[in-house]
Formats: sequence, structure tokens, C-alpha cells
Amino acid sequence: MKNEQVSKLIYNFNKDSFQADLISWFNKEQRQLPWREDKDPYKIWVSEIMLQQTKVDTVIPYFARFIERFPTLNDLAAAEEQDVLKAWEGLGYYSRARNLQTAVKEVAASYDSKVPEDPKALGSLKGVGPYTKGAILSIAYDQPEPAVDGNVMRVLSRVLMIDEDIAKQKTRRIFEECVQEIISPNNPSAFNQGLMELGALICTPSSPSCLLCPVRQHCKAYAEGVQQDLPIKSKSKKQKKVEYFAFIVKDQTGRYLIEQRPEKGLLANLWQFPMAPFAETDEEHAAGWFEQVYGLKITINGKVDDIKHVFSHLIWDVTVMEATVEEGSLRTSQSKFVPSQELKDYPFPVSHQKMLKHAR
DNA sequence: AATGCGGGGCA
DNA sequence: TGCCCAGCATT
Repeated sequence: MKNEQVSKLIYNFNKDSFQADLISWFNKEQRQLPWREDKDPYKIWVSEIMLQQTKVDTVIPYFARFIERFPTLNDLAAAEEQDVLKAWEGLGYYSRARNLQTAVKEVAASYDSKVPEDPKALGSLKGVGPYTKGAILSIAYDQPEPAVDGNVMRVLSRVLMIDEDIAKQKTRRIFEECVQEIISPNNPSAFNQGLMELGALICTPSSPSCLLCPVRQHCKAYAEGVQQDLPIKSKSKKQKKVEYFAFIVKDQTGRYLIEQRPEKGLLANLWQFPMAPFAETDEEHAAGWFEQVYGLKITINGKVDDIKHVFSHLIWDVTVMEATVEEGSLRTSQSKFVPSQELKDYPFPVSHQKMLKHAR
């Protein structure tokens, strides 16, 4: 979509009235949220990272614990990565946590521990993309920058009746151009947050509450009765299924074997119980596979669980087995035996938290 | 431009 | 079950 087409979209759109209606609604109806208690750019930043692809209700307890544990940017910069991951445990998309700490260290080292107000500097930080950059600049620093997330695309696709596919990367730029045209120069913070709050509370994906909407009279889709048909979004692919055995292995002193995952890829740097893909072995040869990989002879006592875990792009089906060590010494460097009471100090993905009940 | 990356809640 | 969620990095 070209620039002139965006101009055409907002031609004869009453933006002054739209801004006033949206902002007064937001000032009145906004939820009280922990990250709205002050304008500390560090806290705004943490909240925006946590909120990526994650619901507000999920984030609230994590945000509270995280800020209690790392109250300032310098506290986070100085922390051990394992402690940061532990604070993120269960929230998902763990590269967010590692990127955030990388970026915070950069701010401490290069920007005197002050979150940059310069868009280019801010946007170059690890994990800070177009949305997060705009959110921090507008909410913490009152700059009239667009902050286009899924809510904003849904709301504006209806208000301006835009039928571009919001699943496509480049579509975001169209909405950014629209926001630049209609954003309130006086209160960009309330304007951007108002669009998102409207998307979360009123202009919902299914059955939007148009009769309660403060900007209904500005909404082209409502006028045409097509609000249910927007936004347009192409379908995502189905997840692939992968099957594993997992081993809850206890040694003679009652400690359990865990290992750290690789530093890149799925669940990077998190800890887990050893796993064997079905592609590499079967139930009959599992003990042999284990000895070959870990250097330990084990006795498998039996299957104790079957865990199905759904990711955004794949599905794990994990057959959990209990085993005891007979002899041998550990071959891999990233694995170790840990007393059961210390398991809680390691960050586990949720799939393996479900197995913890078999280890104590 | 397409894919990898988590986990929870809801119709 | 499928969809959606205050997206970003990598290829």
C-alpha cells in the first residue's frame, strides 16, 4: 500500500475528535496495572518485553516478582543469567529474558544506565523491535511515535477499514503510517495505550462490544456492519509432533540427573531431565541408548507418566520413565546429579516442571 | 518473506 | 482443536 493510499484512508477522518474520545475513555476506564504506577523507563521496558505475545493477567505476578528481585536497571545488569531465567521460568519465549539482560548491560555500559531517548539508539538494543521502541518512547518519554501491536492492528483495521493481511510482516508499516497521521501530539502515551486498551477490553478479536465503544462513531467497519470480518489474517501452519522418552534417574545417594539445554534454540540454557527422541531409540533399547550417551548403566523401573506439551510450532509427547544408576561415570559436561531439594533452584521449562513430582 | 520461539486461556 | 496474545531475531 502506497503513501497516498494511507492519506486516502484517513481523508475526512476527524482525528481531533477521535483523539479526544479515545483519550478521555482511556483516562476513565484504564486498568490499574503494576507498570502504570510510575513512569520509570526501566519498568516500562520490562513490562513491554514481558507483554510480548503474553496476556496482561499472566504477566502481572511475573512483573511484580521480577521488579522485586531486580528493582533497578543496574540490578538486572549485574545479575547471574541463571537467576534471570529462574525469574522468567514458566513465562515462555526465554530469549526475551536473555536479550533483555544483554540490552540492559549495554545501557549500563554505554548510556550511563539511562534508557536511551534516541529512537535509533533504543531500537538497536537487543530485543527492542519497532513495537517495543515505540511503546517506550511514547509511554516513558512522551514522544509521538507509533507502537503497533496486534491490538492496534485489529482496532485500526476496523476503524479505518483496512483489509491487508495482518499476518504479513510488512503490513505493520501501513499501520505505523496511519498512527503517525492520527496520533495525539499532546498525549501520545494515552493515545497509544488507549488503542491497546481498547483492543484488549472492547474491540476484541471475537464479538467486539461495539455498543460500549467510545470511538464507535469513527468506525468505518461498524458503519458498514463488517467489524466481525476484520482484521484479515492468514492461517498459520500446524505444529509438528515429536516423541521423546524422558528419564528420571536417581543415583545411590538419592540425587537426580539433570542437564542444561544448548545455549541456542528451543528453551535455550534451561534445565531438563535427560531425553531420548523416539527417532533414536525405542523402549527396549532405551537403557543402551542412555549408557552410550551418558556413560551410565541404568535400570529402568518403568513408565510413570505420559506428558503432552504444546508449543507454538511443535508438540512434544514425552514418555517418562524412572531409573536408577547401577555403575559408570557421567560422560557429558552439561549434566549433573543434584539433591532433590536443590532442583527448585534451576529454571525448568513447564514440560519438565510436570516431571518434577516424580523426583523427590 | 518465512520460520523459530512458550505457555495459557477461551469459544 | 484452533486462535490469540502489548513481537523479535534469524535465515
